[in-house]
Amino acid sequence: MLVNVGRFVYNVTMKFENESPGQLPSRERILVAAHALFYKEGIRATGIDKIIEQAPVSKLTFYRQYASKDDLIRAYLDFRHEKWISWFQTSLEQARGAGLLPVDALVSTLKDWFSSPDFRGCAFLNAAAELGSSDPKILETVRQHKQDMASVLDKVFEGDAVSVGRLLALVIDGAIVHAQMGQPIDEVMENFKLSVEGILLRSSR
Amino acid sequence: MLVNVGRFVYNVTMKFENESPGQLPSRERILVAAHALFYKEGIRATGIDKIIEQAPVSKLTFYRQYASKDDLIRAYLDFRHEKWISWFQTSLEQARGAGLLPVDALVSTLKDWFSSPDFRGCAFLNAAAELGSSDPKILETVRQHKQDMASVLDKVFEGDAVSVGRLLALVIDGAIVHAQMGQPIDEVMENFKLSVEGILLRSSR
DNA sequence: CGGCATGTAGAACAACTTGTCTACATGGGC
DNA sequence: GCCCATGTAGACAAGTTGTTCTACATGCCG
Repeated sequence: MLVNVGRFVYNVTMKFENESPGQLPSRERILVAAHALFYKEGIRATGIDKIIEQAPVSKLTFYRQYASKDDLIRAYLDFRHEKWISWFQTSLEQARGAGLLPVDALVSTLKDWFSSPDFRGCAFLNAAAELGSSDPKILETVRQHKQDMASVLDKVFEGDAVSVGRLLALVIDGAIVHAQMGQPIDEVMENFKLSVEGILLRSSR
Repeated sequence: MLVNVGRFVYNVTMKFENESPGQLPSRERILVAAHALFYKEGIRATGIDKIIEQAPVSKLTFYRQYASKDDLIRAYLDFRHEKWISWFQTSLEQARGAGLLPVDALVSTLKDWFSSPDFRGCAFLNAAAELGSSDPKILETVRQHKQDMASVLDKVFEGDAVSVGRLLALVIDGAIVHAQMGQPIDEVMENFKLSVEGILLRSSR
């Protein structure tokens, strides 16, 4: 399943693809390269030189498009947010459309993500761990991301208790970090499903 | 409440204290300084120079005690593990001894931690986010830490279903990252408690 | 044609990193 | 009295970082 966000195309496992990579304008080629490297290697671990090499783009072009690395980091997080939320919502809707219960749609969506070969956790939680101490504005960005995730969940689970989204977000983030640390995905998904069922049980009393 | 780990003393909020800081041998002064800086500012963001300045210790002394920064990072994680698990267990036992239910003992313990002024999430999850991509051995360390946390939980909740520890670990880690991103602690604790109650409800069927 | 936006390649820079090394001081054990 | 572990202060090498800059090429628009 391919999903469009702006002029980009990506698939259900959050892996990047676009029809004609070489033809993207330089600003967006930089963004795509930065996304791949920031997410895979970490933001601090990724130098400008690696980004311009992979874009590929010259150093001058880079600094004509982004005022600084910080500027690019902000663009990266904005981009990732738009992309991830859109994928998450689409994947949930599609699973629901196929007849799955909300719980199972969520389990299926997350399992797909966790199983993708380049999964390395939540880009926002990672950014908070890497940069949250030096730049508190990052934390606000992360909260906004999770707030939007909770809103998507509220729609999918709207038959249940009000605002179960925030509760689910808590367990989802737990599952994300457990998958990231290399816990067997089947175990994570089993624990996750049991937790969600418990939450729904408890919330509907 | 003060807790002893080796020759160190720390209080319930995980803040460092020891009776005579200036008299610790240099190796342990370095470790204490590294712990404070690595946890607060991040591992990559902390240079050797800052550590030796805060220890305080000369650069030669530092490299006579630790072969490299990587060596110190390993010592930091070992130290943190011992310290944190011991604090966690002691705090839970004490809350249980005061008559609290397992759930409430857990809520109380975590709330204390999250409320401490220098709380910045789980040192191990942060290390995984910062270094997990370049050094997969870190992930093994993180898993071991969470495994030991789950074992402590299994003892406290042993009246309940078998191995509820792994389930609780999932929700705890969700609560940790939510507190770290600056979500209001009362909200986090409320969501956390509801989730745990749901899990116990679901597990005991 | 001329001008200008847009691109490349890469030198240069200042600041910082980890790690090594020299030179010197102190204090306890034999 | 001498040795040696242990300490300090700090210069230094070698590399990386983010950022600026020069010099040059290309192609589109009026």
